[in-house]
Amino acid sequence: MTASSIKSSFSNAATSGEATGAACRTVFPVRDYNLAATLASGQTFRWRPCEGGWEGIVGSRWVRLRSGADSILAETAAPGGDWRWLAEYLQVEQDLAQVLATFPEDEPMRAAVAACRGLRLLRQDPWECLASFICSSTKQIVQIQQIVALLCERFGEPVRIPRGSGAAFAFPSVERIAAAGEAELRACKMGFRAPNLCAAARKIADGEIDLRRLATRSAEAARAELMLLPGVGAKIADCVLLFACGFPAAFPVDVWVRKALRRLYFPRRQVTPKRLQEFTAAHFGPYAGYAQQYLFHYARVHAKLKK
DNA sequence: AACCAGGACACAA
DNA sequence: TTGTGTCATGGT
Repeated sequence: MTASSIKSSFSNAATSGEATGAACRTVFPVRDYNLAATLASGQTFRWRPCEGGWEGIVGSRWVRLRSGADSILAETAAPGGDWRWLAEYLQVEQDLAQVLATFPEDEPMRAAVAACRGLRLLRQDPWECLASFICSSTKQIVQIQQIVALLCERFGEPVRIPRGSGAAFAFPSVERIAAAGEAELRACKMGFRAPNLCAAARKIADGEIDLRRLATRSAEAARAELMLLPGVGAKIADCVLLFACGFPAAFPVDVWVRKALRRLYFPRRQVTPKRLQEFTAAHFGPYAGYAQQYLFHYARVHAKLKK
């Protein structure tokens, strides 16, 4: 499907949602899209399950998503006919089969893909992604979700919600976080990560780094620039490149992916970090980041890999 | 009750 | 280059 057909087919689809109170809804035709796995796979932290679907905030909009047969049903609280922002966020135009075809043909990769059909990568807002992952270090996903929720409740602007829903807030702006004190941030249970988030927000607010420009640069340059921010090392920089800046070859290696790589590709062999880095850079191809997400999921759901 | 979590960093060897 | 301690907090 082309970008222009997306625009036209989704821009006229708005109807009223009497039953749910949602003001606006549409349908995205998609194939091989595992919504639950995608929204709960640790790349984003603001979605929570509701009856038969998921509720979350994208930018400054409340959204409810539901899986249909070869489709995703979407509802928002605010009227408006243009759905490109959500099509972009969900990456509904991404042909997953084309991505999977670039993966190496080895047994570990086959097993990881088979374990989670339809797992996708989203295209997130760079600041929300960066800030969330600054808070993520040595935290479990449920804790990251709680930290991000507290940040939004305390510093985010309220967003329009459908009747019957609880209050919802946008992710706080760079300026609002930059203005917050370290103590206020610590109160969101982020511990030693608070000064990093605070200082990173100030650098961005001061214009030292332009997050929106990262996508226009080379992956190497964007990565180096991200790593100038306090609390941002190779792993978190790669997360932002992959989840927000559109660099599908970025390959964040966290404890789970490291376990999976060692266990699946280097059984009973000592592998130095450098060697592992060289392997991932050479082995997984132009969509290595997608491969990484499958390995991450695979490692987390298969107890044999947990060790 | 220990152990660990989508790490980064300074520092030693 | 690779290893180690430290940082806060809470889940399992």
